[in-house]
Amino acid sequence: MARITAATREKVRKQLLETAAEHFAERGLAGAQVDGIAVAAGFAKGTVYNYFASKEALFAEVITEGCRAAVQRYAASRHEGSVRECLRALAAADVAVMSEQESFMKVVVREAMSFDPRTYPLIVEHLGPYLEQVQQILTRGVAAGDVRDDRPVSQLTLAFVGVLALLYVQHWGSGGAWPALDEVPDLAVTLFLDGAAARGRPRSMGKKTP
Amino acid sequence: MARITAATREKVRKQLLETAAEHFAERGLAGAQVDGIAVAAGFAKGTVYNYFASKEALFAEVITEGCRAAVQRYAASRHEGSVRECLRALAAADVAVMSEQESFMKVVVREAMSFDPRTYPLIVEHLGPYLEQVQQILTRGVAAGDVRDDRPVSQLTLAFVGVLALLYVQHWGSGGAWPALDEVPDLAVTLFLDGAAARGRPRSMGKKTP
Amino acid sequence: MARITAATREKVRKQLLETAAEHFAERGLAGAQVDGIAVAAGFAKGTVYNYFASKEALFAEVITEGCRAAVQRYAASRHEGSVRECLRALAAADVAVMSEQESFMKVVVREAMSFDPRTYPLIVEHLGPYLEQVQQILTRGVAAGDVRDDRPVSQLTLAFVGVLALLYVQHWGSGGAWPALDEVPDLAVTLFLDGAAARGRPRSMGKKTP
Amino acid sequence: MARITAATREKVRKQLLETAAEHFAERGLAGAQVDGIAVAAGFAKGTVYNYFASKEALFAEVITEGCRAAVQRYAASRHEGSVRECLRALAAADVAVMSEQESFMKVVVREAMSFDPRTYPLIVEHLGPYLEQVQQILTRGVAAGDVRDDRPVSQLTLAFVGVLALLYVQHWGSGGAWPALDEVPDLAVTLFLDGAAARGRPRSMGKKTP
DNA sequence: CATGAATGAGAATTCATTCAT
DNA sequence: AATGAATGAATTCTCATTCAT
Repeated sequence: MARITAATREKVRKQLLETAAEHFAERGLAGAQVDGIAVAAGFAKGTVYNYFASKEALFAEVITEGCRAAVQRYAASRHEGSVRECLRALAAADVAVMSEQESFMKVVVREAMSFDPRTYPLIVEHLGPYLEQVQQILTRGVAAGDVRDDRPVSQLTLAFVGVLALLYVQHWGSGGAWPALDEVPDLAVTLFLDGAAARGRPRSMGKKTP
Repeated sequence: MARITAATREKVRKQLLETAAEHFAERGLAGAQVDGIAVAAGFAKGTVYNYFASKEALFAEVITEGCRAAVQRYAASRHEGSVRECLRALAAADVAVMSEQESFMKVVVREAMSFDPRTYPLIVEHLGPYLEQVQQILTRGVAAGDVRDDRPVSQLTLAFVGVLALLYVQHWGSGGAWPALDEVPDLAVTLFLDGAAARGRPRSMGKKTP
Repeated sequence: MARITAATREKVRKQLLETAAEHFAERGLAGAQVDGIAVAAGFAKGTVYNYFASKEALFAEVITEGCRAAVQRYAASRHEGSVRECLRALAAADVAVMSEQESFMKVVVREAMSFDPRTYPLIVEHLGPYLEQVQQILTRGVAAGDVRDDRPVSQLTLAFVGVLALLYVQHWGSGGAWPALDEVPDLAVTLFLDGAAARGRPRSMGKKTP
Repeated sequence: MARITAATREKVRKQLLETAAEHFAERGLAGAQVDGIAVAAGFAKGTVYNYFASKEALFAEVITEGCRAAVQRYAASRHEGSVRECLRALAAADVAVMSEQESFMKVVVREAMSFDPRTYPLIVEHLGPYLEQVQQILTRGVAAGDVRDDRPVSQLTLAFVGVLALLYVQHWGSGGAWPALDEVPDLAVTLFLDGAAARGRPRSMGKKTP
């Protein structure tokens, strides 16, 4: 079975990565099994090792690959309009990536919480470009007076990304019940920008006045 | 012979649980090793099995134990005053628990993201009382007109808990740089209730008007 | 099965080493199997790893252990009398070691011919003390006029050790037929000192004269 | 299609054998890898199987091939003159073979020490003609009174061949330092015929008498 | 013929669990 | 109760061999 085209080889690689992502998302690095991934992908164990040096190398490539597509999407999302519009567009791009590569995102989100020194740097590295875009948007928002200026933009950036991740987690945790993926962009923006306090009221620190 | 007192037994048990929490927090259920936990706790492998039926049972007890203290704290936090005050008090109680049992919380947060059918139910079960308290506070807030009523309270509840977890994750991920633990209660409440939009302005959907 | 005495532990270790030596002697490092060694020694696979870090570590210890006993024997052999007597005594000591730990010696001899950079240095290191003794004897022999002085002593040393190894190899290769182990000391000394030329005759380069 | 000439086929075959010899010499049968051999020879793994039925068959052919050239050389070496001259000529022929096919010889010598029932017979078979020639020479020597007659000729034969092998091993083991290949024929003959005792002296068993 | 992807039997190694001491 | 040696099922990884291209 030699002499396959580069395209075929790439297809097998994708297939393995895809399946690996599902397994890592479900069970983590330590919990997933190479054999299980291989069989689920329709190959024999050995084939995995023809494409990836080790289980850990495969894991690293899942992270890398999962981030690559995401970053591309983000770069393509529109940068114009109000802060609200821009954030919504970015969130929408993010959700679009999610729909296509849910497993990859799950792995990323899951590992982002493990702080494992072997995987955390990978994630930070690949998340960088995304964070930068958010930060640019928010910086413009502060300048325009649309975003509160009593917090460093870097912190607001982390908050927005975090809110997004949070909604995904709740989506997964509820078995998709709430929030649905298409609600996520609006929810993220509202939650982030407006908060939960009642609209049109002063955000009072104390009792309601009569 | 060699009958140890109940107090001694309890001390050993605590020690094992504490160490186990650290290891599970660091590496997850599958990644942690019984031997590693035992040795780090200052005992031999076999001793773990004198106190816990299996690695998974130990894990379950870590979760249970980690939640028990938390729930007690929550119950003790004050229920009076404005929504803002109540949420802040609850968050403060939560942070106090965190300071005392960081590892247990890490395990809970980490596993909450894994949705493993063996551990997820445990977490949901133990988180229940906490969620209920948040929900009561928010329900009162809606009634009082302090909390927006265009979203189900259950969703807002999840959002608040999520924001709190989010801040912890960022605390851990930044190596404690930001946010510091004592900032967390205020941050959580502000982020949740007020959002990031500039204060005193209409939360307009469109362009700024001249 | 804990709390065994140090003596028991040492006994198990010896048993494993002994069996490992047999397997390595028979099949080499690459050809031997940990499982085979363990079972032949009467233990389960895992037990080997309780005593040795890896197959290669086990191999290295076989070499080390095999040389240790040999060196002790050599040190105890007598140093007095003629060169011939001394060499014979040393060879006899060597043969005695052989009888007791044939497998260890086989491994050493076998690996000495493989020049593997991972094992060769081990052998050279452990053979060192032996070579030194031979060299001392031969140096005295040269001084006494009993050993030819037209060759560096270091070369003669290697030659003697080599002749001994050679006889072992032929012993093994012939299935013990020739030479028998108890012939080896005399054979080695005669072959080394006297050579195969007829005694009492000139070592003529040409035809016999009438 | 793609029918290659017999000459090309033979060239590829030689190339594979040569490379295989190097690998087997370095790592033994079990330690060498088909893929490593193929790639080192400039071919793909599969090609090896177009020329040899299996790794073991390849090994057998290396032995066979290594011996074939040697035997041819021996047959061509001169049979006349004194025992000393004849042995020297034979040793010189052997060294000539060594220079040309060092790896093949290494494999033969290395495997000769392993007594593996799968390879040992091969070696004995191919060494046979060589041993026979040595034996003829020594038999003539005994008859002529040049070789000691107190040992069976068969044993002396093994001793001579062994001494030669021994010198090779020391040549390889010293990284070529000593002995150099061109010293080997003389060394082998001297060591074998004359031994290490001082010349012109009685090979006394005891102390020198005044 | 040459290739090298796919295969899967097999070997090394890990580790949760048991249990004699 | 504490221990840690023994165990062997489970897992990772290797590599000889096959065979479609």
